[in-house]
Amino acid sequence: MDEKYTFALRKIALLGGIDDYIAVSSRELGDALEMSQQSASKRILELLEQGLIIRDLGARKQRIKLTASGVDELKKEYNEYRRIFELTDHITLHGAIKDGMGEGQYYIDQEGYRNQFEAKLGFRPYPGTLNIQIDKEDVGKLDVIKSTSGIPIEGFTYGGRSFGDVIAYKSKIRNIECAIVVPARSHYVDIIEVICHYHLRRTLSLNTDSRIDIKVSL
Amino acid sequence: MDEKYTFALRKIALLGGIDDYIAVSSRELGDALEMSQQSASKRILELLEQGLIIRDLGARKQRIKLTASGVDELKKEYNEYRRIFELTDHITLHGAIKDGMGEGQYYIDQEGYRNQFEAKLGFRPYPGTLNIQIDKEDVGKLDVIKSTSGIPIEGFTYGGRSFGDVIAYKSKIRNIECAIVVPARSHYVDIIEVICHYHLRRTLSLNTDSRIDIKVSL
DNA sequence: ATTACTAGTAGACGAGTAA
DNA sequence: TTTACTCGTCTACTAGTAA
Repeated sequence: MDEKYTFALRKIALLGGIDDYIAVSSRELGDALEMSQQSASKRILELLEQGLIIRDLGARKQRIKLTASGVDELKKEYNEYRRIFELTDHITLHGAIKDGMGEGQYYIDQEGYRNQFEAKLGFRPYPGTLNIQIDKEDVGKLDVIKSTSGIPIEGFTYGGRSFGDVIAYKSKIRNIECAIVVPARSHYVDIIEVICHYHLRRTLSLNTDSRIDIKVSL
Repeated sequence: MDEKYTFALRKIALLGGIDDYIAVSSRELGDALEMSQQSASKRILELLEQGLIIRDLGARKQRIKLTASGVDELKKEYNEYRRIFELTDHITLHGAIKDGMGEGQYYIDQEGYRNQFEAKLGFRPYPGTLNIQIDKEDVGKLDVIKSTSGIPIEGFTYGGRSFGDVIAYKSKIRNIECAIVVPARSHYVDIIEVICHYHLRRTLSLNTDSRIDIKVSL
């Protein structure tokens, strides 16, 4: 991905083209990019060709908008900046305790996972997970965490059922060692599952909807 | 500032050249920038000429490091990304209550400020301020807040003393209307002063070092 | 007003090479 | 090995202009 394309995408995003179509003439975009109308027009065609933006070429003025892959390119660059400016050796996520539906417990209880947790994390997890709903403004941090390596936990098959690869990230809640566990191939979620040697809910006297901070090591 | 320079600065920062000198040959930088050794060498000379990096040209390998103005250029771009991805209509700052030294109260008590607070914020502040020490990982958000307009409060002279311009930003702590107040020409600080119609410490039963979140409107 | 073609040009790049 | 010069090429830009 050439830098000039992300530069253009960023300026379009700043003009509001990330949530919605915006009406921007090639001249206006040229002003934003400090280049001529002709070059801006060419840039738009290039972005279109690469599927980074989509366009609605109306009668008077074109309307453009970033595509999902255009937004992804920007996020990549954004995460580089986070790595530069935010990351020391951990990221703090803010959120609230939520009730799980027991599926976390079902997975964690599998010996195929438990043995690896013990070997790679240094503690045998209490059966069941603590579910934290991450604040909307912090969900982006999950991308940054996922862009780091983490501790890979291999999937396995047991009783005709297959359990996929997951990734664990060592974490701390009020100085208690724990880890967050996410599926290796996961979609967007705002609830994370925390495993710990202790029963965190009891140990820390947490209730549903209690506010909580978790420090994820990188 | 041409995009190609911030691109190079960013890659140097990712290699660690933001805190310390790093040993990077022009070939290595060329790899990072996806360009030839020759072009990378030229890019380094250009960055040096613009005062964006400094170099220690050793016998075997050069060592380079971003200058303060190089870091500023990166921060500008970082703040653009924050505006794109983080900002809805508010920023949440996380921090802890600290004891002030009474100087906040002295300023806020000035009628020259109080009248403007009442007119522009819609409440008459309780005498004295609540001091919040912002978490280290959130101090960068203050730059973003300062890059927005805020509510200007004009300075004045009273009793032979001059009181400078300050900027107020409407905020909320647990749904109570308040505002943070910063000097218009301020240096780096990690403690913010909060004014409110109520005595926040009493109303919310806060103690020194209590953890607190404040939502600043943009 | 728009968007976007063609043509001409400045400058960015890499190969070769010196120190 | 380094860094960084010169020089030829090629590409990314703008001006002019059409639709």
